[in-house]
Amino acid sequence: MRLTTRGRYAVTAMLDLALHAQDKPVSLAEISERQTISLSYLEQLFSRLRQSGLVASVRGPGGGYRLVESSTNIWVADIIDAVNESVDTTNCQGRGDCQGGSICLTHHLWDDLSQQIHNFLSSISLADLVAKRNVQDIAHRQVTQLLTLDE
Amino acid sequence: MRLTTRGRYAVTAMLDLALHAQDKPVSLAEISERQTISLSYLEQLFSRLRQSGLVASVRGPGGGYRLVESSTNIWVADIIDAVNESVDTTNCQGRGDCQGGSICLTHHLWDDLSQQIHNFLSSISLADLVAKRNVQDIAHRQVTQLLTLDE
DNA sequence: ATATTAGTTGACTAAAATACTCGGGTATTA
DNA sequence: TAATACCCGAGTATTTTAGTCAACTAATAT
Repeated sequence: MRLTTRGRYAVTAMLDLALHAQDKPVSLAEISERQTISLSYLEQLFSRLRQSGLVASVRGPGGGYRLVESSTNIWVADIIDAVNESVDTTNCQGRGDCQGGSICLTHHLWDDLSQQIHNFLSSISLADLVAKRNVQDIAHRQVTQLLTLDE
Repeated sequence: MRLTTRGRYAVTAMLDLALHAQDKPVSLAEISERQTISLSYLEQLFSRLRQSGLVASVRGPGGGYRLVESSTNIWVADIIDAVNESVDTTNCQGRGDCQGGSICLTHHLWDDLSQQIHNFLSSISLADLVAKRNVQDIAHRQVTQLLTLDE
């Protein structure tokens, strides 16, 4: 398993999108500024998110990205899958050929663990995260910080 | 979080030790053969396991390693900790300074996930794994395979 | 005593993955 | 037609992993 910056950034950016989704699309430049993630890196991530059908893009001035579905239907696990991070903890990608074609001594343990992690991340939607008080607080802080810097 | 070959090998090797622990210590050469893990790499792993107090060594001919405690008191999470793999999925090692000194938008999510994983791995002892039917089957296969090769 | 076994340690290295950057595109709108 | 913003592929520095190697020490059997 790897759960690294890539997956974390992807979820963070998608949550930012869900939080600031009004009538018009949200540009990567905005997300980059609010979440302090480099624009180039975001472009890379959103390329994958778009190919997975989680977001749609609008080009040209005033353009940006929007969620394809309601945030109640987007699960954290989907986002992590989309950016090619695996939640699988086996050494054999679940194939069961971890020890010279056969199964290794601890295969089932890692298989069970992978299942646990997947279940957990599949039980949380973007809407769930948006509804959390601490998330709202942090989002508020991020916006006011930027306003202060503008002055 | 990273759960890689290092942690998996460590748990596998410890399970092998628990399975073959009779009156005399188990040498790394035996574990290396049964689990197809390089001897040098095992030495590195057991150095950490010993420093963490999970195993004790017996030097000289007939020597090897033995578990310090009963396998009912050794948890998978302990083993992974011992070889310096972290089950923490936050970007900030739980410190909460993930976005320029403050907390990032998804910190609590990763914190919750880390807790889930830790709880799971802390609920499984080596003895639990030894008792599993599939583990016994695999261990049996590994031994008979080696006997066949000897002929 | 001495040879052998087996753990102990630290340095070193190849390969892979990550976390990016950069540069030039294309579509859309004002 | 200029500006905005997405699109995409190539490249790269850094880090981590996975593993090797060599020299050493302790214990035991002969």
